[in-house]
Amino acid sequence: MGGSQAPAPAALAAKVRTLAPSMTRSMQRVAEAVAGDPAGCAALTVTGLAERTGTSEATVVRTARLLGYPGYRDLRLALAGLAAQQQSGRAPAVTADIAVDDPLADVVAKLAYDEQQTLADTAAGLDMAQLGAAVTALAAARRVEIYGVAASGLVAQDLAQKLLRIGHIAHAHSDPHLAVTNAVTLRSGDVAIAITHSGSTGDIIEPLRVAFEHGATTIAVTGRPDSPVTQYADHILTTSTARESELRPAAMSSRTSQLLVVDCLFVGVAQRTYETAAPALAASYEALAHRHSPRTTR
Amino acid sequence: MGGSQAPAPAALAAKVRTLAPSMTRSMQRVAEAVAGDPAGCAALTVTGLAERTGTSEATVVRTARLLGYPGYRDLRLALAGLAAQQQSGRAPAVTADIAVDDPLADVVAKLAYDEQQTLADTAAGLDMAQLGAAVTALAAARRVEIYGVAASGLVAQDLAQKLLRIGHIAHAHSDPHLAVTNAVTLRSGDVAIAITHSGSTGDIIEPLRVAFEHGATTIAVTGRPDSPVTQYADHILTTSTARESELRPAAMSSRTSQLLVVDCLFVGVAQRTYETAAPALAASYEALAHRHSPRTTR
DNA sequence: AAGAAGCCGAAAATATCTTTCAGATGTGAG
DNA sequence: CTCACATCTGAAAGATATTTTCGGCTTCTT
Repeated sequence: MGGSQAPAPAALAAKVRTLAPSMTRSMQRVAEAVAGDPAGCAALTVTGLAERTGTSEATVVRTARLLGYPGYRDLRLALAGLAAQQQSGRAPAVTADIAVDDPLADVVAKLAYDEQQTLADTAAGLDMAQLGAAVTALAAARRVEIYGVAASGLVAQDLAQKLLRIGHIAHAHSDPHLAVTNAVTLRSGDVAIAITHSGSTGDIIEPLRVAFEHGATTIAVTGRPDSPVTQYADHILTTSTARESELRPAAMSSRTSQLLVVDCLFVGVAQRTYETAAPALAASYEALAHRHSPRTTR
Repeated sequence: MGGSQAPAPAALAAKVRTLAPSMTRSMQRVAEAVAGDPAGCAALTVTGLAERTGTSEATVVRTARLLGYPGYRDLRLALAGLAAQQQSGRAPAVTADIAVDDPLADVVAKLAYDEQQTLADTAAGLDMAQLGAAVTALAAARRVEIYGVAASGLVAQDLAQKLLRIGHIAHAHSDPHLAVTNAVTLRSGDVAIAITHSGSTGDIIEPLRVAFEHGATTIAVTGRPDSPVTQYADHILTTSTARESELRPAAMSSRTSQLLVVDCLFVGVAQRTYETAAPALAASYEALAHRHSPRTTR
């Protein structure tokens, strides 16, 4: 990459080395500074770089020309590009656990990276056949009941909210007793969904069992496809399990994973029932509009 | 990594999306051009870019300012950097919208990709200074009240659950009346957090305003850093805004973005209060163990 | 040591960027 | 429907940055 005609972006360091012998003393100083600290030099004006290298503006421009750029302005742009590349190049090693003394920037980077990983894993591990069957059942369901506690309870609510918005009858339950009470009323044509990462949360297994035994179609969203909850599930959707650490409870990645699954269910159902879902979505959007005051700042 | 103070190199596309709504028509044209073709725009002078977008130099400079740069010159440097990164990175860009007739496998892939993108954008756009300040306030808070409705309400609950687990006093409110009632009881040393994507949800602004006026430290988690809610916020945490489509409501990506922010807050607080947080986490884990039956299948 | 060649930087000339200001455009009240 | 207000917009003036010019200076050769 990078010849003498086209001012190469990355090949700059090499070019400096090649051309250094043919440079005069002051030009070498400039070239050296530029090669040594692209980022720093990119922040300087001609005058700034001239001062920094103890030379003059003219010399800086001459150096830029020698390096193959039309002028200093273009050299500076190339320098900025080079700096950005170097910057991004040394980022990938964030696989380490979050430590107590990590600066916030690292925490953000690691969390974001981990959750991205979780998403990729979940998408890769999802069984399309199971997902398709679950969507079919949901699309045709008379009524949908969703069970989940703690973090999974929020995912359950999220799904319920979404299904409600496209005109389906859906409820989330996090009270174990009420959940069982509710499950008793289900029958064939209804759908029950259990969301539990461990798959062995008694409070969630119980209502799903009851729903299953009353003839409802049952779906389990769990990270453990071999766990007790799956005994009573017609369809099993597997969420991914990322390693956890003290400062990064499993709840985080399991939640991300569960939400993706739930989103997939939602979009799938919305597609299958598009005729009714689209207007319902539009209507609910419209209905909420007046709750938002017009922008004031600006 | 960059926030609103230090104009990040990579976060630019995300920033354009975040700020676009608060821009005037002609500024949007400039922002669009810049986000769409960084490499091409980096090669242009102010006048060139003005011509290309059919606007004036003044507008170009104004846009650069709004994006967080001191002037066009610096925006141009950032553009060059971005172009270089894209060059080496080779973004695959599966940005197609979800269609009604997409097979499920595509739905899963697109959703996962979009959410990954949202995470990256959010992380890149987070202002570390604001985040740090928010964490400091939270770590020292006597009590934390979190306001959010609908999808944001779930995020609010998620944060409350997490803070509770590490021994902080935290509550989430989604009932507007109760939220205001609650906000009245806050005073200096307490923290109030408002979570709203639009930043203009009256039901959420109100309690934050009350909390603010009663001397509590207030934090806004919003996708619109120029929205009304920020008037009453001591610290503003910006979530990213992904384009939405009919089958992919904005709620999805804003939720992902909000959750990442909330996770960062949580981990940050856990770090700062490690002495008490660690045992509390362990204890809550222990307390729930008996709720899980031993694995049966397999 | 004298002369020639070419390097170097101050300052002028040019290009680029920024600011100002007045006209254009849209918006809400009456 | 019209007016008054606020905001947006671009032309041109003003400020910076870059490029060029040009003469002094060093260095090498003979």
